[in-house]
Amino acid sequence: MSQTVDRALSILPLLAEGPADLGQVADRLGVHKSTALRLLRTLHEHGLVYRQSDQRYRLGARLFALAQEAMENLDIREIAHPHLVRLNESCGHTVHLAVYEENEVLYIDKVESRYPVRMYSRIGKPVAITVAAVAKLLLADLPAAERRALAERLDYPLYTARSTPNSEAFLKELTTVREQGWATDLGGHEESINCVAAPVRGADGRVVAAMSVSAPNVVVTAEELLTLLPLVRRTADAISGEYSGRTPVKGTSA
Amino acid sequence: MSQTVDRALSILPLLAEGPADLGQVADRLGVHKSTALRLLRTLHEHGLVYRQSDQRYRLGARLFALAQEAMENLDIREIAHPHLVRLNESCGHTVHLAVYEENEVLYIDKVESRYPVRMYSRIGKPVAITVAAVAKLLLADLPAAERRALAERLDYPLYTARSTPNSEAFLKELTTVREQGWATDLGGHEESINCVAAPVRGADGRVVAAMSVSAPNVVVTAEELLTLLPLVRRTADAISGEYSGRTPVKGTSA
DNA sequence: CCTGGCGTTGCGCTATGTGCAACAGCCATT
DNA sequence: AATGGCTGTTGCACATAGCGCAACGCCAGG
Repeated sequence: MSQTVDRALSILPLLAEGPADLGQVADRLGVHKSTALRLLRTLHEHGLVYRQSDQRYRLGARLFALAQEAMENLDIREIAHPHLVRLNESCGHTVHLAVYEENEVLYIDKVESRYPVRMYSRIGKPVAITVAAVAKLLLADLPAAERRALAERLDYPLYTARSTPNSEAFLKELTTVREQGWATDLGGHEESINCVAAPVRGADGRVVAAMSVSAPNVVVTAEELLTLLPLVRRTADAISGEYSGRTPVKGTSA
Repeated sequence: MSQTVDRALSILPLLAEGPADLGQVADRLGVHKSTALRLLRTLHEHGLVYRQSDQRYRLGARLFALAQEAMENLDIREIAHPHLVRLNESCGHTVHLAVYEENEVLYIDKVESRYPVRMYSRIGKPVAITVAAVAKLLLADLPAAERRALAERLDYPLYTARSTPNSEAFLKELTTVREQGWATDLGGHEESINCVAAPVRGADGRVVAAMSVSAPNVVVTAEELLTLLPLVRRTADAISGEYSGRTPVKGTSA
């Protein structure tokens, strides 16, 4: 829509692949060097791009700060966090919270066993969307048409023998998940890791997030992990309740 | 330099504070709604901005992906990682790698004790620049003028009684650190946490990164931690050597 | 000393982004 | 139901703001 901005923003993914000098950027954008220079300068002023000692450009630190801030301010995350911690305390395993956005599923919170410090692993890195339990829940709630379209569009990497092999299997799994209201990933991503997940719903009943408990089967078997399902669902429901606005959700005063 | 891009990018920090609707964005940018709309649309197309169900705009998932990718591609990080892991294996404590960039210090890698999985904690969140051992090393290497200017500009929050209280103390500490070639943080950030850090240098001798080992003093006393200093320095030197280009650093073929 | 490759600057042209004003949906009020 | 106010959205005419060009400065290699 806006040519200049469009060009400028196209530089970011380009630099994400690795550092590049002015000429390379100009070439790949298909614009004159002087134009690329002005765009890069503007990006630089905003800290999104950094000029390293060899004069080449890299993505800048501000990008991390922005991503971090954005993450902190997600309302679901804020509401869910204490619940995740509590769940972690009572079962000891790793707890994840994830959302769906624009064809991608990403973790927005994680509480690791034994470590009270919250830490963000793999944030932004596309989650294994075809196998992760949380992804199944999030996608299962999409309108049928969109779900179909997305399923067709996806790749189905075979992480393990139990990975979802193709779109038919995936759509079928999504239907099951949709009906039962919870999901699992039993060794579909990493051979030895199992997960159980439950959805967090907004006031309108739509799934806004999904949470899961993961554990390696050297610690607990898949059957034992499934024992936790009621607890996971109760936690998810508690978050849903709070998110829907029953409880006094802080002062939203300006 | 480029007005349009400048305006568009100004939207990002604005949204980082929290979701906003079109009117708010337009107001805070000081432009017409239609202009703001076009900018937001362009940002949206690039996935940097997301439109949530209530029509308000938020920062988008692509931002996280970019930050993540950028992180992965840092050459120092790539080179250093195996060294960090080895150090972690031999001492068992948390190991950090950090860089300085444009008035900020940020962690770019971390290996946590007992967990082989690498995870990025606090990435992008400004490190406690006035007390962290790695920050001292990175700032100590700046040209004197820049160091002075930066020190004056900083805030000196008193995290603990041992935090650096003001710019004079900080500059003095930096001088010491500069001379001795290593740094510590003994409870300056969190009462019970100590760190020892050593610099990673490029071919020209300038400090390009800094690494540290941290441990709570319930596990090891500060004195015991200092015992590790030679090991930390040796590791940092090994990384420096590799980074300066002595060893065959993979194929950089396109 | 010259040549080639880089980043940088100034400039004139017109494509590009701008603000306006009118439109369209959506809710709450009456 | 109809009204008014609030959003977000569209089309258009104007001139500003961004564009490519060409010339310059700089450094490294021959």
